Amino acid sequence: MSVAEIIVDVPTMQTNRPFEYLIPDALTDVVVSGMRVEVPFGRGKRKIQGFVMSVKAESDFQGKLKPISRVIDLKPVLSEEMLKLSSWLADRTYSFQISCLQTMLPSVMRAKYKQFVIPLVENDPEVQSLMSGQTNFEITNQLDDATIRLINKLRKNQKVDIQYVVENKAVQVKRQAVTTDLNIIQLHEAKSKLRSNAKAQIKLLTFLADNLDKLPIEFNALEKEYDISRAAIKTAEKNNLVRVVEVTKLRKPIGITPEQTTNLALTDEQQVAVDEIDTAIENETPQTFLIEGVTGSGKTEVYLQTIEKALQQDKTALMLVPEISLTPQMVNRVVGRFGDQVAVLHSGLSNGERYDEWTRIENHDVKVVVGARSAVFAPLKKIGLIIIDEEHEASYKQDDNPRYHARDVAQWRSKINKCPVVLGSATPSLESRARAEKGVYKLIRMKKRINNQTLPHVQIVDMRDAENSAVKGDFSPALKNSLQENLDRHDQSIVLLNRRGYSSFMMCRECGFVLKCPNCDVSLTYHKDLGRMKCHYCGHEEAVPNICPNCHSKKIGFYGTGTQNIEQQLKEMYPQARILRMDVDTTRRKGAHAKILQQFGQHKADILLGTQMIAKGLDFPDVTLVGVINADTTLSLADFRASERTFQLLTQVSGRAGRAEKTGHVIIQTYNPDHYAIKDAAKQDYETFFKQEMYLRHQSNYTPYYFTTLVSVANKDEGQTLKQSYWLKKQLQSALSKNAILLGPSPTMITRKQNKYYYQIIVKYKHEPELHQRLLEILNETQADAKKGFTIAIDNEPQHID
DNA sequence: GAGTATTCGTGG
DNA sequence: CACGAATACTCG
Repeated sequence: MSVAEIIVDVPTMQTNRPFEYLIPDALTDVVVSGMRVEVPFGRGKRKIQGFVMSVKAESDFQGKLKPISRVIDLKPVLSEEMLKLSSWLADRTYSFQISCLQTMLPSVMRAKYKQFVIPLVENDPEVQSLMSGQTNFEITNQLDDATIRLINKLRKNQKVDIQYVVENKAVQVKRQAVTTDLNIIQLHEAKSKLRSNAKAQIKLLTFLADNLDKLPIEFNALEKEYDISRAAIKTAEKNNLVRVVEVTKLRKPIGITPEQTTNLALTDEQQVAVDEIDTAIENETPQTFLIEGVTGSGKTEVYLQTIEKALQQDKTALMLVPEISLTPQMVNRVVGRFGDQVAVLHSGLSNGERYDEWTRIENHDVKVVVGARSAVFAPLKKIGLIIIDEEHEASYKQDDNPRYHARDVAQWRSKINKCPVVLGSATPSLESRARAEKGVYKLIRMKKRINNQTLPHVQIVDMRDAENSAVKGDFSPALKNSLQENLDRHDQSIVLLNRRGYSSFMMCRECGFVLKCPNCDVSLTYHKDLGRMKCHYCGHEEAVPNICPNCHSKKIGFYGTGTQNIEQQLKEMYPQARILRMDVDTTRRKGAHAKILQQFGQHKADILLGTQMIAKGLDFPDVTLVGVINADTTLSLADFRASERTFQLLTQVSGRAGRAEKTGHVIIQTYNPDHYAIKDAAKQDYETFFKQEMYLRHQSNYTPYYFTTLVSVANKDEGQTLKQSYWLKKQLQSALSKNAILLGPSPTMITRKQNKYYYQIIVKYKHEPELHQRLLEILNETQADAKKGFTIAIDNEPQHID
């Protein structure tokens, strides 16, 4: 009997290794690597899901092996490439291999576990009272202590047993459909034998004869479109004229297929880019390209034409886009070019739809995948090209375990698939641009906008000026006037509020008391839709107080600038203007995001007001004014990427203005008008910004001059957290050379979240061969404490430090 | 993560 | 000492 090495679905340090299981004779040749199976685990009768990593003839394990209970899949759900990737990913992100395997698959493929009580004896009063007439009793985590005690007691006395069920949530929608085994001659023959009053039967057979190529056809379609009833089908089935079969229908989230488009003419710069990438596709070179192209330089067309090249060579292509710019506009451009060869993976899909798209990719029904971060795990075979658009976006890094960066995964897959990776951005991340400088990536610059569009006129407004600081509210006279002019001209405007954190909070004018969350160290935010105060971190909610809880004065009121507040100000200034607000509150519902953008695109509003999310990749030709209320709120953060993020945001948002014939106007309000991030963004001058920022990163020993690893510690007790952090620092210190820099432990920006205290240590280093091993050891050693509410999180190359 | 073996703590 | 509760240990 052969043996399978299996990673079990138990996310702990001690089980983070393969376990060997016997493959029963009945399953020989059925069990192969990449499959999900059900296995017994532990002393009891517990059953769990596992992934087969490999199959081998013999085991060198001394003890007794248990057999695999059953297979969950008939064919592997993960390829050898993916299995290998999971090992690499687990190692790189310091996470459990099982978590990596799970993140590579649609969430419905995650097993669901259930437990049932089954009675072993009859006529026992206690058993009967528990079961209350039912044949099985599900154990849920809402059961009260008394019931759990009773179950344990009955089990000890062998009066009941517990049954474990591993459920597979991934189900395809099955529909009833009709087909026939008769050929066209037989059908006509059968039809002629029918009595003339059997109208429904005649209709059905006629339809079948005319549409043999469309079979099997769904009941629904027959009923709705051809008015053939279920009863008619059943009668025909009884007479052996047709057969009823079940078809699996894949939910297709792409609603209407847009009109087919063809390649656009390329500018010289675009042509150079396409040629370089094409050569790499053809020669199967795993080279990374960085396209640094100003907004409006036509990067998307370069992507589309290189994808085409990959398809021509019978290869597939993967294109990653930030979630936020995965708009219908964007999707339609790709689907318009490649039709139903495209699968789209985004957060708007239901779990079922996502699974079906995954299935289509797995079945090789599609050749091009467009999606956000997790689409980098799409089960494409023979990848010829991987594109990462807006490569600087922080959302490519997952912010909980496994903390992977899609760019790293893409580059790993590019080596296996022998294909190029294309990173594109108007404002590349410092590390990518620096790698291009060093020749690790191939730099392709696109400096000209297509159609020679002019860059928008950018005006920096110094809010410290007497004129501006005197105003009530958040709008400078310059911005106010420009908005008014735009309204008069019936042009559209965008107003951007930097960072959502600046929402309304409550403060007492008498004693300075700020209403805070009882569980987290943050002030509560007013939510207009709820009419209540709410915490962004734990969801705690409470009523709006009329008097100060501290000094009982009535002078407690709202402070700060939230989108709702700005919207109010806009409404007061321009009562006739139609305003659309886009923030976390108005986009919470699925599809709301796209709907707001669509409305704005159709001129159903004059002003679009929002946070970051409106800055990305949108193309509204009639927007001629962009106003940024507070350009520098991201600058004041302690994060080493603060300048980079501010520069990127301002450059991107300025690119929104005047993309068509009309010249755009951008007004940036700031208290730091001389800051290089703001000045360079106003000039859309990436290169100058890059040089300045590199200089500063060099001075302060940050990325890309140093690698960074962030280790954070959390515990319910602040004293304990500090103690653990210092222990941790000592542990790290002993593994590091003199050249490494250790910062902290210091409290995170929000020290307390959900009643846990957070401290962090930053490691900056160039070459520390022992660090990785030591971090793994630390994770191992602290595993025992994890159950006591003491947790360590390791973030390799963090996107932000807060 | 969960079942089981082991130690701990308390009331008799 | 007996018992249930908290803790440690282990899983193939």
